[in-house]
Amino acid sequence: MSDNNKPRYQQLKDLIITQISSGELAPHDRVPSENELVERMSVSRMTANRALRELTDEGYVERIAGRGTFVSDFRSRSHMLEVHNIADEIAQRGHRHTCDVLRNSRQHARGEIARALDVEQGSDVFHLLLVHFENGVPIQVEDRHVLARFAPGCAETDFGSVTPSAYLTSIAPLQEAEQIVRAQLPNAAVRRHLQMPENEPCLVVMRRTWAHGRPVTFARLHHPGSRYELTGHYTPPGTSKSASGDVVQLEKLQR
Amino acid sequence: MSDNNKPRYQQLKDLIITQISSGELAPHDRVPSENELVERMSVSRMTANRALRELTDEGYVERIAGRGTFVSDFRSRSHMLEVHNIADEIAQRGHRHTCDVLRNSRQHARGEIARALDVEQGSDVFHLLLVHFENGVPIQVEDRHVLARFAPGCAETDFGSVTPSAYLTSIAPLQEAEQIVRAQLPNAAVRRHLQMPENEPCLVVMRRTWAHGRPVTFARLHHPGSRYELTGHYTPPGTSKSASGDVVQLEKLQR
DNA sequence: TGGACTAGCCTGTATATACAACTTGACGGT
DNA sequence: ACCGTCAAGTTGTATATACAGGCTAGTCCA
Repeated sequence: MSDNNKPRYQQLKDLIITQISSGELAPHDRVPSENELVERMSVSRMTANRALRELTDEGYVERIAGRGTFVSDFRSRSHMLEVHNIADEIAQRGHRHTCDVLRNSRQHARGEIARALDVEQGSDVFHLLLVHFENGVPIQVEDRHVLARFAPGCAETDFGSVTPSAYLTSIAPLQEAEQIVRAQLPNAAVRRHLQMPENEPCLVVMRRTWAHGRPVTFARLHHPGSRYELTGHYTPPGTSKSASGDVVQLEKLQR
Repeated sequence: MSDNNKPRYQQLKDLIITQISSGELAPHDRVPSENELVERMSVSRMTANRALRELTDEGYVERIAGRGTFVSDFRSRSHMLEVHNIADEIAQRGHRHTCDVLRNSRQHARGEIARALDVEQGSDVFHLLLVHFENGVPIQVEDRHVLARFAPGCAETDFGSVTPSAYLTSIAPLQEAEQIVRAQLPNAAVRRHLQMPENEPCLVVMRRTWAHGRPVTFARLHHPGSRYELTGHYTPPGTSKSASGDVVQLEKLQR
């Protein structure tokens, strides 16, 4: 992993990323300053500077001249790949978010779920089934499975007030995401939950999210096609000193 | 734009980006080497190195030790935001791509089209209507409008052999993209073109693409929900020396 | 007590220098 | 004619040094 023939700035980056991923360095924690790295790691200040600067570009840390370098908050990093916490999104539109918890139980992973999470059949997972409302109108059915060993206290969490996204980003740094978007007619149960008329299609998002180097959660999100759309925006990096900020942003908007 | 109080490495970057965007530097052209920048721009080599290195990270140029620095090919840059040229995608799956050109005409932009392209009502645009096939099966209806003044030779282009994506990336560096994804039932014409059964939904992608700092093309892409899905993948930057490469990637896969 | 100032740390940038590894082309010997 | 070697140019990395500017805490003075 941390080979000795890799460049020294890369070794520094790997070291710090490892400490962040393992939780040794938590969000808002102070990262060693350039001069501290110079002394403790026996590198020049420019090398330490490059390592920390690239970690800044990549979103791992934030730097404030005169104060120091601090670990980024997961929540501000992962909204890029978490497709915004739906509660935050709704709040951002000035609307009211509510949520019905239809199910929160411990189960054994079977078939598609076990394959998606890359575990053996029968492994312990939590199964969540939620319906999200915007101003009382159903807008998303969230059918989510989470690896049990990475989700302590999942059964005790009240997902009526804390969305699974917020819960997950609070317990682990989300590293990678993969999603598939489909247009599908819903089955009867989903259609009932979303109060959809017959023959209206759903926008279905299936998303796997990685943490600690392995998939930890798999979600199927159903949205009524007439009330929801997915928007994506891409701006190239480096324009106007990365003032535009976000690399990629996926958000759902009400039509 | 290129303020004098900006850092010198940023001034270098802006200068080169401007030359690339204006076409003064075309893909595969050689960019001044670090030592040439040192002489001509009166900076130190480390400053020139930082400018070129960051341009590399941002995808504008590619560097080869021993040879030099070269402008990236738009096509390899824009596939991130162009959602892969559909012909390339199909070819990548080892399948055969064909295309029917239903329409290629010059028109006056009206209503939604004029608003999307940010031009006055009645401005000149090209209107393309194509159906893409994979192994003879219809897989996408492409309904595209392009600003006429940015698309010389559009009317003479044979879009049966060159997809609009390939054509557009060849005439301008695509800088920005915005897309909206919906699940919708198709109208009769689209359903006929895609040979879809009744009540099957479409996955609809509406995409605006920017070049030269303004929207230049607006496309509505209809796909049969039972045959197509959109997959997105996100990997954090900087892991394993950016070996994974792509920042964000959206591609369509056949189910 | 309160406010101004300063010393010390921090990041941000810029320069000069050095060495390693790679590519290309030219030169020269067999 | 062919092959090996070498020189020049290029990127990639690492170091030492320097100055500017932001932030904080403590000190000193009124």
